[in-house]
Amino acid sequence: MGDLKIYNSLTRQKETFEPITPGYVGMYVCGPTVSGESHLGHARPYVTFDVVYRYLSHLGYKVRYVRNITDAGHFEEEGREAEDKISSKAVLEKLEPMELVQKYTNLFHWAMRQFNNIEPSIEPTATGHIVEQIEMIKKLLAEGYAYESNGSVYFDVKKYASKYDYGKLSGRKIEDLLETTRELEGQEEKRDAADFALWKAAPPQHIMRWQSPWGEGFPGWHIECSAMATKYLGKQFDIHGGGMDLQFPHHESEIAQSTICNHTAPVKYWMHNNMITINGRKMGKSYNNVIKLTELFSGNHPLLSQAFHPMVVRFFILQSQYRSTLDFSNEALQASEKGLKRLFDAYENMLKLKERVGELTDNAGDADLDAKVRRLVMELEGFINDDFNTAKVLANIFELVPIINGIKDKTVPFNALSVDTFNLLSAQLKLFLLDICGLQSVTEADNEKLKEVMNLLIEIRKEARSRKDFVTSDKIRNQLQSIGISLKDEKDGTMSWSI
RNA sequence: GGUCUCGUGGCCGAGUGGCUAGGCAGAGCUCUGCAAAAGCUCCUACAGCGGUUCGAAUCCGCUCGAGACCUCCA
Repeated sequence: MGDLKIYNSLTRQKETFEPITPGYVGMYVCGPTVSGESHLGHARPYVTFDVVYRYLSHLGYKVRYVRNITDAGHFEEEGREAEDKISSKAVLEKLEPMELVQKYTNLFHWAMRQFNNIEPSIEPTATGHIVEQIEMIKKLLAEGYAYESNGSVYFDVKKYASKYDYGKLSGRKIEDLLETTRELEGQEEKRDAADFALWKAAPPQHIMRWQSPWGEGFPGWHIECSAMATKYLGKQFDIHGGGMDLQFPHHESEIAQSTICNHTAPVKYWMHNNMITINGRKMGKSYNNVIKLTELFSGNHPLLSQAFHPMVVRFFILQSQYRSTLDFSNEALQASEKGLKRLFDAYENMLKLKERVGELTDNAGDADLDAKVRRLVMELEGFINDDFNTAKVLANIFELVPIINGIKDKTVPFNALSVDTFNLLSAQLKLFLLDICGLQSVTEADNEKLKEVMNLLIEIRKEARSRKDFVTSDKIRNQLQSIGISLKDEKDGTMSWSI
């Protein structure tokens, strides 16, 4: 068994994964901001790190997977006007931020289930950790790396940079950062433009606010992740994941805060997934080109030619390497839809063959084919170990498809494979397809009554065909097709169907 | 403007020095009452120009093009 190699954004190279505490892995992934609906772009990190979680668990590590819910900040919802926040209205008329947060958290969880993502071990909320964040800010003040200004607290980047490498993660030079001037609100409160907020004093109309030693306010943009990661994973933990767009300033700032508070760099392996693009451009709020997950699953969006099943989207994501951009298009999703179906048809064929495994012996009837199957299967582990290259894993499995289908169609004799090889094949396909990649068949043909009705129709059709009554047999098949059920005549005279 | 990344066949997308990635689409064939599916075969690309090398999609340089980050952003 080879070693797992992970591309570490911090060192810009692939490194052999060695957990800080043998047998255990701490992993933190930046979760959603629940002020709105998740879109296709958000799906990528959650699917990517779900596979990371699944694989590390498979390797036998006890993984604590922490993914936060950002539910603190400046919250508004479209359609509910800003005036709602003003206190002259009755309580039930006003925008209640927690109501919003609850709504979008529920929707997020629903989407994660659609993707077959395993839920994290801990899913901490920012609002539930205000105390921890305040404590951390106090510590930063005590260490002399933060300062208060008009009820807000800022991190002193210049001071930090004089001793530590601010910009190491994102490849930035501190001089450039200090030169870059930005026209932002509250800039004059900062000693330096590069400083970032740890605590912000809340203006009167701000709806989310907490009492702090510096007055009423709310936490800054980066502190929640540092506080919660430290609390649940310790001062040093193994993996921190998130989108590439978070590398700077979010993750860079996390490193700075944690380093000062905990007197050690927080993360051993930084992992960043690349963006999903649309027409070559990043999908994002500011570009106005997002496709929400609810729209994607329903097909209800002007850019969509049809609805796409969540499993198709998962498969689409896993067909690329997570560090490459992935370009959305209807054609690309349709290709994934067909590919996924072909893959799972073959997988189900393999399961049927498994029932006949008793026919096999220790001898392979076709040594070359047997060797090819073994090679394709044995290579899978190396691919997943190479920085989670699910694209290569799936490509190899696709090469196994014609072999499995050939056996099923009897153009290849079953006993071409030895019993060992077949068992290896079936075990590894289940492991990689279902357990590690987390894929499932799209067909939901598990309704018992429907099955019985279909069996009845198949019986009638078989009778009609035996009488050469093709009018009746075609009618059954064509009408089923029109309601979305495909009936196929197999080579051995049986019929199969799929939705 | 600064920093960085990328440019692969009709589309998506692996791949970092030598061997057909893979998927989808397309063409032909086989099977079949027909259809669908499946199997077999074909389509063999690496932005351009130089350079390094026995050999480059892969390394170096330049040119062109696209994008990301520098601001909330997966």
